[in-house]
This record gives sequence, structure tokens and C-alpha cells, in this order.
Amino acid sequence: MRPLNTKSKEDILALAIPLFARSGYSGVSMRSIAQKVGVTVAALYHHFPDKQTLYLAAMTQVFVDKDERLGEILSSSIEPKKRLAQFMTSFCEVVDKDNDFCMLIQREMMDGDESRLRLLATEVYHDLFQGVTNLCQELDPKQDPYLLAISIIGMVMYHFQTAPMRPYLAHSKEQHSDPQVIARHVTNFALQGLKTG
Amino acid sequence: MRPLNTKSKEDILALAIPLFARSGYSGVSMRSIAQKVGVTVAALYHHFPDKQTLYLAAMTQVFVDKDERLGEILSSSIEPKKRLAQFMTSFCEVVDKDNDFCMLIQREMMDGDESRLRLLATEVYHDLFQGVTNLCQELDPKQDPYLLAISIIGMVMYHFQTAPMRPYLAHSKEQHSDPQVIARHVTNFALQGLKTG
DNA sequence: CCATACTAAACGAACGTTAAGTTAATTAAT
DNA sequence: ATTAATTAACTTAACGTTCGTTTAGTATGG
Repeated sequence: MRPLNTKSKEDILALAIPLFARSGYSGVSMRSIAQKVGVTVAALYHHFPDKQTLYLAAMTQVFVDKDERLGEILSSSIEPKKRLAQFMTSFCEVVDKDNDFCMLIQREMMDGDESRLRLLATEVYHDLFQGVTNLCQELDPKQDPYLLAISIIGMVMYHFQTAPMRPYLAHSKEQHSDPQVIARHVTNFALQGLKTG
Repeated sequence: MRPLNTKSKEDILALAIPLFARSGYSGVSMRSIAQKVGVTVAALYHHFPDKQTLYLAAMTQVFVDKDERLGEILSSSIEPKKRLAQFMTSFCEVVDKDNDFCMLIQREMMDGDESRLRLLATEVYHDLFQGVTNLCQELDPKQDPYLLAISIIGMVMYHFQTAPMRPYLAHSKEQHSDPQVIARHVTNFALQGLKTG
């Protein structure tokens, strides 16, 4: 059925994803995707009716399952403090390795319409967010779980988002881009804050 | 010298900035800027040699002076804890009000080449970052000032970046978009963490 | 009179998209 | 077993549109 030298939808999406991550929707042309895949533009239109559909399929491909994988990290029933440390390590690793994923989340938050934001919330953040809020409520039931979860997730993400700018900032060292160093720091900071009192 | 019904460079930039903030560099055309300003495209080329120069001028317009203003908040010599609380309140207010500024920073961090990242670091983050690291060193000299500063700034920014997605997330309430509520939370979190130990 | 701030009109290049034809693997019939 | 029909996976070539940019000309305040 399928010729040997043929590209599947998944092959196309896998190559389109890093392009969208780096340059955004309007920064990527159908021709640039076709070139990367090694086919003509018309071949893309054989698999997808238009650019928007291709883009949305790419987003879905990146996001679906990612949520579960992030949620699983938090589903264990070990001691809350240890679970937080373990989560931070895993989360930092994921964000560090899958940089495309990280950038696409950010772009979707800025560019996404309501339906795409809902997709992002349900397919990317749901399990992760649920896990973090649960963990927060176990660690400190008196504080607002939503605010805590956003603070924790944002804290981690920002370390990787600012990475390209790090060389130009004061007090920066090479180790500050090491996910393990970041994980240890954010864990410590989340548990104790600036411990001044 | 200048006709009455004429647009200055600053007028053009002021109208171009929100466009770039919302749609990014490649998402905004010279024609869309011209339409917003109420002139023809050629008029834009009378003021700026090309699109890139116009964009860079817009970035500079947004960023310069912003750094100082953010830095000033941190330059007072009141008690560190109070200074942190005061900074959080002011920072949240700025980020909440000037949403374009917030989004442009993010876009520049993702799209910017080396020279633009350096501009971002020196014109936007320098004084702010210096102030926060200083404050952190006063509050807890033992911790790494770089990691702390990134954590604190990122924590705050993320609350406003995730705002459009908030309605679709669990445990969210309307008050979670109030800059004062966010400021109080992040201050408390930065000072005490989850205070479980 | 002269510079400044424009407009009208057009340039080629790149864009998303489509129509028509070609290749190659599978299936059905002889 | 060979061949014919069928289909998915393409290519080539072009469509109209929008893009960044330019050129030539016009109006206006000093």
C-alpha cells in the first residue's frame, strides 16, 4: 500500500514541530516544511488540507501523552517532600531535553485562541497541574493551591526560557544551565523560600 | 517644519508596538502597521529604512527606561523584607498594566539573535536583575543570587503569562488575576516557601 | 524656494493553495 | 502466474494574493 520512499503524516509533523517551535506559525512556510521533509509543497497538501490543520496536528502530536507522562511523575505515593524533589528533577529534565515542547507551550499561550488554549489546558497542563496542586495541598493545606502551582511551574520554566540570555546576565555561571542544579535550587526554594525568618 | 496632520516616529512606534506584541515580527506586515497608523506603506519607509529597523526601534522604545523604572523600585534602603514586598507589588503592577512589554520580552527571548538578547539583558534586565540579586543576598547570603533572582522574576511573570489560560485550569478563581493578590502570594512564597519544616 | 512628510503605483519575490499528470505498491481478474 | 484496475503518494506547474521595498510625484509649512 505505502511505497518505501514515502513520508507518513508523523514523519512530516516530526520535522515541522522544531520549525514551528523556533519560528512560530507565521514564521514557517509550507515550502520550508516541504524542503525539510524532502518533498514538494503539494505532497504536504496530500496529507493535510491546509497549513492550519497541519499546525494543529503538530501541536496535538507534541502535547498529547506529554500530559500523562508529566502527571505520572506526581502520582506516586511516597512522602510529599521527597515527591516534590523527585518531581522537580524529572520536570527539569523534561523541559531541558524537549526544548521544542517548552517553546511551543509558550507560543500557544501567547498566540492561541480560546479553543487552542483549552487544548493546551486539557492536554498539557491538566494532569501536571492536578498533581502539583495535590502535592501543594499535602505540603501546606493553608495556602492557595492554584497560586502555588503556577508559581512552582513558572519558576522552573523560566530558568530554561532565560537560558539563551544567561551569558549576558550578572552572577551567571555555566552550572546555572544544568537541569540538576536548577532542580536542586527550585526544590530548596519551594520548601524553604529565603528562610529569613 | 512639521505639518499638523503628520505622524512622528514615536507615533508610529507607539502603534506598532502592540501589533508586534500580539503577533510577533513575522505576524505583522508593513501594510498592517501603515493601516493602524493611518498612512500608506511608503510613509513608513520615509521614517525607517526597512521593517527590521522599525522593529528594533520599537523594541528599544519599549525597553529603554523600563529597566531604570524597575530598578528604582529596588534601590531604596528600607528593610529587606519590606523592600521585597514593595518590589513584588510594584513589579506585579507593571507587568499587569504593560502587557505588551511583557509579551515582547518573551518573544525576544525566543526569537532574538545574540545582539538582541544582549540588548534585552542590558536594557531590560540589568538594573532589575541587579536589584533582585542584591536583595536576595541581603535576605539570604548563602543561596545563589542568580538562581534566586530567576526564580523570583519567573514566578511573577508566569502568573501573568498563564492568565489567558486560567479559566480552563483547576482551582482557578477570578481573584487569581488580581496583581495585588498575586503580589501577596509570591512575597509570602518567596519568604517562607511551603513552610513545611 | 526648499526640505519634510507624505501618496499613488508598481516591482519582483514569496506566500498559501490547487489542478493535472506521474509513479509505484496493492488488489482483482484472467 | 500474468495482467489489468485501483489507489495512495507523490511531481510539475501554475494560480491569485500578499509581502517588503522602491520610484516618481505632490502637498505643505518654514
